[in-house]
Amino acid sequence: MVRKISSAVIRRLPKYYRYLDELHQSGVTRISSHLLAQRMGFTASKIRQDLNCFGGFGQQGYGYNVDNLRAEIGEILGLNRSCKAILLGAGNLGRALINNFKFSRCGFELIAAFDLDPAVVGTEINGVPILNIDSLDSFVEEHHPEIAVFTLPSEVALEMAARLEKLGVKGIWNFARHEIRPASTGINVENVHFEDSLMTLCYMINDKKEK
Amino acid sequence: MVRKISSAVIRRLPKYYRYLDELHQSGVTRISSHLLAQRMGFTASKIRQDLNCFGGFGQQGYGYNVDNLRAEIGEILGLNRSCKAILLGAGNLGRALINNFKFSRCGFELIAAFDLDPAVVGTEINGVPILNIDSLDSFVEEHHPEIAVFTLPSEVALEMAARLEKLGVKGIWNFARHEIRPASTGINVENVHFEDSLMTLCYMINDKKEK
DNA sequence: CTCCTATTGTCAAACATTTCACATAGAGAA
DNA sequence: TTCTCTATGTGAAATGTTTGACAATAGGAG
Repeated sequence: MVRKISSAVIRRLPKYYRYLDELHQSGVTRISSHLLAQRMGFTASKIRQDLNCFGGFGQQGYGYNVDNLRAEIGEILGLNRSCKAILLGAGNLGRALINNFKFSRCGFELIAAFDLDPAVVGTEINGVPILNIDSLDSFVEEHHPEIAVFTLPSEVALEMAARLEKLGVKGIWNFARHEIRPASTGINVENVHFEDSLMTLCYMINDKKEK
Repeated sequence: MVRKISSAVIRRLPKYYRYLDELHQSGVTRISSHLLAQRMGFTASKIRQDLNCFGGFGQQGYGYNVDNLRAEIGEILGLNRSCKAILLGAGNLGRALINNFKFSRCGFELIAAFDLDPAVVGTEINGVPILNIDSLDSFVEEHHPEIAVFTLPSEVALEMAARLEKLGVKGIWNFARHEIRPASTGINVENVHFEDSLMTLCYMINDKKEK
């Protein structure tokens, strides 16, 4: 019987990983739920509850072994599998990701980007070849990337998602303005909404002002 | 008696705004909670419950007036106040935001960016002047921007947040790897975590694969 | 080896969010 | 105007998440 892990817990795993990694970097080898809670701004109880979804990683009277816990969470997230990723839309944001974002830290390897601007097609950015969007289908059929990063214009995002789903792509990391909702359960979508995020901040500062 | 609005509701407001804007663009003037729910992938009940936190915007037997509801939500979010924003760190991501992101849509106006690279300081990107980080304090004291966008190296994010808080900045839109937790209740932070988001997607595709 | 202390794993209570169900108000047709 | 039907607003139930409390277990001191 595999108990379903709640999405609230899943969304916290990367944070745990990040903080544990940081502790690891600074040479800390053990940590109690209480201390970790203090650092992360959670309650100790929540942390213990979360970690227990996956098994008893801790030891009573001792706490958690930082390296071990970090490795376990990395394993749960699947960060060590180095899945292939492609990127669609080598505009400003796309190029920023190609140049700076550490895909490998998140379990991916960026193998190619696609665009239709002749000025960039055929070039390479940070070791990643920029290919013509026309060659997308054949490329995907040959290399079977697991996910696609959408840094393309909103208007084409939906049809592109459908196209990639047919080609067997498993996930979309979507930066386009309009969110993509998976048509079937076959594809996973993670939307990153800059506007939503900034609007929320707008609400927060205006809300405070009124008081 | 002002009832506290739950943060789950607040986080959905930008989505409502986005969908209503879209409906508005396509000339739709009225919408029922049921139809909107279908579009957004929510339940009709949730939508009615959410909107009712702020007052009865709908009419029985008719539904909601698209323009009116959009305006009301915009008002609640504070999108029409055009608060001033500055950006710290004109690297790849910073420049991508300066060039492409529609701050005005989210209720802000980007008035300046700061960096320490002499190659960009003194130039202008998309009409936004890039200033030397040394002039930050005096600039903030003179122009009183409401928020700062953090597209700077993680290492300096925390100290910079403290510095800006002292200067009276009300909010931080943080893209740095390490999240910023507000030291006091005086400043609001909205963290955008690319890595967390992609790791979550990593989990999702690996999770599906096992079945 | 024994005791004391720290800290987990876990159950239950508190709290938050979502869904359901339906009375009721208004729109629109005749 | 009157009737019917649609769709809201809302209280209550169901579900999901977080917190609190504590028994039990292992570490480490003496």
